[in-house]
Formats: sequence, structure tokens, C-alpha cells
Amino acid sequence: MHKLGTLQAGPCSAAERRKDIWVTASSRRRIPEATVARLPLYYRALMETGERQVATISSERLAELAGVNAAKVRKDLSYLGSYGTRGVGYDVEYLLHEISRELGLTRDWPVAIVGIGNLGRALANYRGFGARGFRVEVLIDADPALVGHQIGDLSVVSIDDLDRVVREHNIAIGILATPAGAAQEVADRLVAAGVTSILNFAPAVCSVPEGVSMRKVDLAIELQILSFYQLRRGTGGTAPPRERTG
Amino acid sequence: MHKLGTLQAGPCSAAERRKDIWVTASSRRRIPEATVARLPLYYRALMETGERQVATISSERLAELAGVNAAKVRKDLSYLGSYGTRGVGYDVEYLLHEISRELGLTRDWPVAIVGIGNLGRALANYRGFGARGFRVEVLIDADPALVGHQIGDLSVVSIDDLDRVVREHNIAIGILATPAGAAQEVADRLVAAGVTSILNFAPAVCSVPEGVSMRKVDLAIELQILSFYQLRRGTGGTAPPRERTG
DNA sequence: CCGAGCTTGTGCACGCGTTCTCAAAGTGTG
DNA sequence: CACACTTTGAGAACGCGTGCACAAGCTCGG
Repeated sequence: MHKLGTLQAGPCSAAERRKDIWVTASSRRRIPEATVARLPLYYRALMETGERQVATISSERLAELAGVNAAKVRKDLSYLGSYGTRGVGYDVEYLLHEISRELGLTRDWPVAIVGIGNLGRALANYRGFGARGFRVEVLIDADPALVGHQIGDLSVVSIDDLDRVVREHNIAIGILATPAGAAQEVADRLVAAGVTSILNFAPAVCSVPEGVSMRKVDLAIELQILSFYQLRRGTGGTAPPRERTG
Repeated sequence: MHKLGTLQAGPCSAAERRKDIWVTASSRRRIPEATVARLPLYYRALMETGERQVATISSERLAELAGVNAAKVRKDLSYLGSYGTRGVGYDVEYLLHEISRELGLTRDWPVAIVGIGNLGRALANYRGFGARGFRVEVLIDADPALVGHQIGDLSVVSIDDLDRVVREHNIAIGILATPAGAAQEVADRLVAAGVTSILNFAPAVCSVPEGVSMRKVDLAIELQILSFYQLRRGTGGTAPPRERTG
């Protein structure tokens, strides 16, 4: 039986915990979660714009590129500070710098992938981690037949060495691509080894202690959600959901 | 230039469009988007419970298994109808049936994957589409060197035949795993061929016309969000986000 | 048949996020 | 310098989703 209590534990939910704390030196106000989730969109849009030698960009144009509306862009950016100039727009270069600083993309994040199956292998080879800073440095698997196997320029390490390797590479971000059954145990071991951010691809509910963040990407769930709306579509109603950003 | 206007277009947003419509025969009330996103969690939890020959389950237990809280479970399930018995709980078998009907999992959905790179290949081989009903029937790529190549028991089809093949297989759900640059064009072609649900893995903003739904899964963005909170963690604050369900 | 003990279903209050709207603040021209 | 035009930044209203709290309803034992 897993210890599930910590996940969204009843009376002391995340929403309650972070009330007025969370005003760090770098950010004037607390940045809403929804805004954080959109910053990468702005970042990407600005990167593309920057390559075209455009010096300044309006909230309207940026909104168009990021696929949101202009009011949202302005409010989001205002959380970072007043980086725009009225009547002109935002300085692309400067805004890019501020956002990447805010997102921690000026740093380099070493990443470990645990579970080198179909998905893990694909992630290991995936060049498109967009704005780099995320360097996959460690591949871990439980299957002895895989250990030592070369993928790209990395070789797969046994899960027995998880703790050591994660510590040696100073890894803070782990990617979980194991089967559902192993997810919770691997998550626990990652956390024990000092990992404080986990991206979980395993189709399983999985809990982490306070102070560790975890985001879940579940293909089956995404398909099932699509299926729900797909089903209604034929039978009369219009489909509500367009795109998800959160 | 892509036609971006349709995405979350200003004054006529999705939120405004689906006001009081959306009460289909199968569902007594309009089911909130957030609830729809959690139904697959309940579905999975119930499947595991059902295998253990448990006849009935309380909202509390189901909440624990799904990683949410009990009040939410009850409210969510009440949108489907009053399928529980006070003092007893929910009949596992029956609830399972109702949820899978609601999610359209009683049907079979043929799926096409476009873009057979690292990720596309992994998805093609991925057995874990959980509760099946989602059968990958078509693999499409633009690279002539890949066309005809066998993956599992499917062979890759040229993108020139996209329209024909999608129609022949009666495909309603498409998975987009192309590079960013090709995403919008491929999405347009899928829609033109009759696809009305798209799961988009390409790291690009991409719009679809009204009546088509699209969900986006973006690895780079997920990592950047983790990075944001990871960054703060060291410098004093506690980390707000635990797990995402939406 | 009654009362104790559970468990569901829902009304209600609250908080977050979105959008509208408009004053404030910049640019450029004559 | 004044005026027209552009664009940001934020105050306010609204709607959705969450969680609490409790009445309604079921089971079981005596």
C-alpha cells in the first residue's frame, strides 16, 4: 500500500498552504500558477520573434503568437514587473531575458530519465527539449539486459546505482518513464536521492512529499478526454475544449 | 502566416460559447471540464479495484486511489447521475460501466499517428494506452525513406496519402508527433480529412477550427514549469504545485 | 420496528483566473 | 508645445471549481 495521504491531502491542500508567502526577491508579486504555465509559451514566441531581428513587440502580437488573448499577456507580464513601454510594447530582447531568468533557463539543469522502455528511449533521444538548459545526463533502468547499453552518448545505469549516480550528477529534475507498477517506488528513491522535481509519464497515481513538485503527463488520460468530447460531437452538441495550456 | 484567430479568439471564447447548451441525452447536467479530466482517474482506479473482486467502494476509498479528495469524487460522480447508495458506496461494476460509457470507452476508436520520429515510434509501440478502445491503425510520415517501413504490425504510409488513408480507416482521433514546423499544416490536413480530435505533441502553437478539439502535450513546457518552481525552492520559499490533473 | 452508524448528494461560501474597461503614459507630427 | 494615436497596467466584475458541512437515505443489529 502506498502512502497516498501526502498528495492533495484534505484539509491542508496546496491552495491553503501557499497563501501570502511566495514573494521571492526575483518576483515582485506571487506569480499565479496559470501564469507560470504560460510563460514558456511567451518564451518560445519571443525566441522566434527575436530571430527575425524584431526589436519590440506588442501584447497583441505576442498574444497571437502564443495563442492566448492580449489582456492575459499583459496581466501575466505585469506579474514579472513593468517591463513594457506604453505606446510602444515590450523590448523583445529584454523580455526574453527576464522570462528566461524567471523560468530558470539561464541555468543548466541536469536531468535523469528512469525507465528506458519505448518512451524513455524516445525521450533520451529527443533533441527538442526546446530552449536547452535541460541536459539528459543519466539513464536508469531496472532491466539487467539493458544496463550498459548505449543510447546516444549515454550508457544505461542499473537502478541499484540510482542513489549514487543521481547524487554524483547533482540531479534535481527526474523524468519517470517506468511502468505503472514501479512508479511510486522509483519516485520515492528519486526523492531520497535528492531529486525535488519529477515529470511523471507513468500511468499511475503517485505521491511525493511536501517540498517536491511533480507534474504528470498521461497519454491514456489525454486520449480519454478527447474521446469524451468526440463522443458528444456527433450527437448534437458543440465541443467545448479547444486547447489546454495548463 | 497561420490562421491563429480561431484558437481562443477574443470576444467569442470557448467559455462563452458553451453556456447552457451541452446537456446531452446521456448526461443529466453539463459535465464540467475539470470533472471530465478526472473521470479517467476514477476509471483506472475502479479497474484496479474491480480486479480485486471488490463489489462496492466508498467515495473516500476511491478518492484515495485516484489521488483527489472525497468531496470532489462525490461531486464529480453526481454529475453522471446518482449512482451511489447512501450508507454503502458505489457499485464498482456499475460505476465502471457508466464512466466508460460516458468517456466513450465502450466504443473502438481508430487512431492515426503522424510523424514517426523518436516520439511517434515510441507512441506506435506503446502498449499502455490503458483501457484500450484506442487502436493505432495508421502511421504517417513525410520522409520517403520511412514510408513502407514496418513498425509493429503496421507499415508507414506517405503523407501524400493522408487524406485517403484517414478516410478509409474512418479515423476521428489523430496524434501529431511532427516537428514544430510541420504541425499546423498537418493539423489542417487531418481536419480536412475528417479528424475532429487531435492530440498534439509538437512544440508549437497550432490552431484548429471550431468543432475540432485539440489537446497539447509539451515536454519542454512541462520541464520549464518544473524549473520555475525548482529555482525558487532553494531560495527560501516552499513549492506550491504538487500534481496536475487537468 | 427502531435506533445507531455510515455514506451519499448538494447547497453554500470562498478564492483563483479571465476578461472588460479605462486611465496613465509613451511616441510622433505639425 | 499641443494633439492625436498607440499601448501598457491595473481595478472591478464575473464565472468556474473547490471544499465544507449537513440533511437525506440506506443497512444492520437487536
